[in-house]
Amino acid sequence: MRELMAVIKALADENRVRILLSLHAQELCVCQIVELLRLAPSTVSKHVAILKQAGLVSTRKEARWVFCRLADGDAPAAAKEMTAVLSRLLTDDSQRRADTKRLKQILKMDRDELCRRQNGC
Amino acid sequence: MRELMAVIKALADENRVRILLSLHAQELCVCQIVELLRLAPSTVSKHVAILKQAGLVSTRKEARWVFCRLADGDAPAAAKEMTAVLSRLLTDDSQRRADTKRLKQILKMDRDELCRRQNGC
DNA sequence: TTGCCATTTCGCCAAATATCGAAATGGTAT
DNA sequence: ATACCATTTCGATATTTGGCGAAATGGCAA
Repeated sequence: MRELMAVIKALADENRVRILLSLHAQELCVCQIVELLRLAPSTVSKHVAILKQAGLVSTRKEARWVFCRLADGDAPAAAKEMTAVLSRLLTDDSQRRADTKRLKQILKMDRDELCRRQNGC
Repeated sequence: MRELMAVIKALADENRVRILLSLHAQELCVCQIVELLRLAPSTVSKHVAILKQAGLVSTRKEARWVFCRLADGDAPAAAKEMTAVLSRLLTDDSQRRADTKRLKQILKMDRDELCRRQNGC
């Protein structure tokens, strides 16, 4: 129960659901998620931490960046199950489609440029 | 998305999840749920309203009582899907078992007596 | 070592939420 | 009609949560 509640609470925020969905196609670094959601880096960092805590997402460091991806095999059953259900229920969601489209643009941008802009302002 | 978020938020509270699970075997009147969760009637009423709003639960009036049951056929897809997943993931949950057991006792009690006690104190 | 810089942590604020008790509601039964 | 009484609504309060900016962190690269 405790475990499942952590998963549900992690998903009880639209921005975190958007993060989860955007990770279906490929992994993303934090600065790319910042760009997608247009939130402060510290805010996104917290959201990712909550998703990680719930076992929905895992991360790896590469150079200066932290990359996020959907949790794999050893994720708790609740996390895997809910990830699958969410993706299924939101297959044709307009917000999801918009995010997917915007993500294509973001992935074309230079990550250095992206980070500089986020830090610079 | 809006619809799904309503469902997830409705489930992002352990007491509401317990209500949902307890309705799998049979319908319950509000005073029986009050007894199960040991919360104030007004609090339970609000929880039920939230579950109803999300399409997870529906209610009917009979005499002085309001009976709650799981939403049926015309419930939104997200609600049906999540109800099924929750039940599956929590099949062997200890809290759920404890609630099921206690519920057996509560169902044996006289509803008039139950309500009198809840109102009387 | 030293500096750089993406990310995280911290401290704060505003908004949302869970809970309660008191008062309102509305259907039953007298 | 009237009174009763389970439930709901309302108002208040305490806790949690989402958000930001500033400062800390920690890994690369010079």
